[in-house]
Amino acid sequence: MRNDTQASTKDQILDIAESHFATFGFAGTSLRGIIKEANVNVASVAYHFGSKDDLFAAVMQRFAAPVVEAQLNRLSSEMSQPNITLEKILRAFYEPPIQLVHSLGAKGEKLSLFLGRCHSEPEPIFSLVDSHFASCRNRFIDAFKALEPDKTESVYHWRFEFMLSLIVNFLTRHKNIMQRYQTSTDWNANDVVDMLCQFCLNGMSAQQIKK
Amino acid sequence: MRNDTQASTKDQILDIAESHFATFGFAGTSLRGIIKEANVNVASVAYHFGSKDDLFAAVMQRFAAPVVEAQLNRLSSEMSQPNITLEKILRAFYEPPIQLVHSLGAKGEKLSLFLGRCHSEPEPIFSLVDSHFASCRNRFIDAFKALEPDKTESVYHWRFEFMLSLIVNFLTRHKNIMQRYQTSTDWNANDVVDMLCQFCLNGMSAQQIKK
DNA sequence: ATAGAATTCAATCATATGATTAAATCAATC
DNA sequence: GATTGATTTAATCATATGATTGAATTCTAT
Repeated sequence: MRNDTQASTKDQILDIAESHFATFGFAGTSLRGIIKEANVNVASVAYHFGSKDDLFAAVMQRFAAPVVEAQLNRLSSEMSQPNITLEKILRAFYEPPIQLVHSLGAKGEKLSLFLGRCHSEPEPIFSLVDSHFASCRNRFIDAFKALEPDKTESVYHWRFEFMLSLIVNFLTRHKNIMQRYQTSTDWNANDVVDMLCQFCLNGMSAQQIKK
Repeated sequence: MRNDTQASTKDQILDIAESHFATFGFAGTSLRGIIKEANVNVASVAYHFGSKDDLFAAVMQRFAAPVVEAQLNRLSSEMSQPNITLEKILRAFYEPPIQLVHSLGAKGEKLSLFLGRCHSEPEPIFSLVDSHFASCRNRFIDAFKALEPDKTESVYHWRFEFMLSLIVNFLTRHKNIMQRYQTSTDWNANDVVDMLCQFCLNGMSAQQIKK
């Protein structure tokens, strides 16, 4: 341990790596860039994590995993209630990541970018990301199916994709977007969740009408 | 000119470059990889385009520009009609890229990936991409405003972002998604436009209710 | 205090990368 | 068929990259 106010080498690397992956993408991030900003030695990365791929996986595991877990817990508790609705499913999906990101302040903005951008990484990173979110996808698709069983399979899948794309877009771009129509980039977590839920809920009701 | 059946060096580079940028992203694409698959010399890239950045810009210009132009033409002709509706604006946005991509077959799938992925490129590519789509964004935001003038500025901006995120998600991921619920990855352009329009139209009506 | 484990360090490897140069080849024109 | 301009080629530069090594240092338990 270096000293009390400084994070451990491992955490320091994770923090900066997350920031760089979020800002530059996986391919655009170099270990050199990370270790320079983190003030650690290149070999520390290999020692603590292994390869660059392993480092990315560690960053994923550190933050994405808890988010998915929170979403699934919320979904489970909602589904065990008798009066389940589409809106409750949507809130179970949107609230955990939005509230976590918002609660972390400046650090959360980096996490936000990372969470958003990891969904559009090229292979082989995409498969890694997908493996982290596959259980989440499957469970939410099952929830859509359980709530309204008489639709074609494709409807459930596209519901999930549309729901996902809205939050990915928000996480990746909200800062840019808000700068276009107001000076501040502050936002309220509840308002954002409401906005996403309302849009998605009504969008899904369109599918109910059509087929 | 090499021979009659083979594309010119310049077009050959553009084709393969588009494919590689689509598959690996900008940072993940190497000029070596492109020129190897295109069977041309490295210096040809510099000769015809300049730098790697310039090559990306040329690929953007070649396909993104016509799509934006088609969207804006559609929007203009719709806006000049007396009975303009939200749905007509949405169709003006969705139909040109979807129909173009679909009409090109296997080549269109590459274009689809490229069009989708370029929207989530890190800087400095993002700024280049944004400059190509800025006019499109502004004009569609203006259309939303003209149709329903009494909303807060943020509503129009988020409408555009949600509209955009749905098609970006479709372009980037439709192949993966469809493989999950059916064996074929064929799709019908009209059905997709309908799906996107219906979801988006109803989603936007939610904003009308709230504010 | 010290032995042993854990961690950090400087140095180096092999390769990949974007870019550039000057010579060679091709195509059109006279 | 020689001239001229456009295009392609092989070779090379300077640098960046992910990874690894073995020695030095720090930490921990005794």
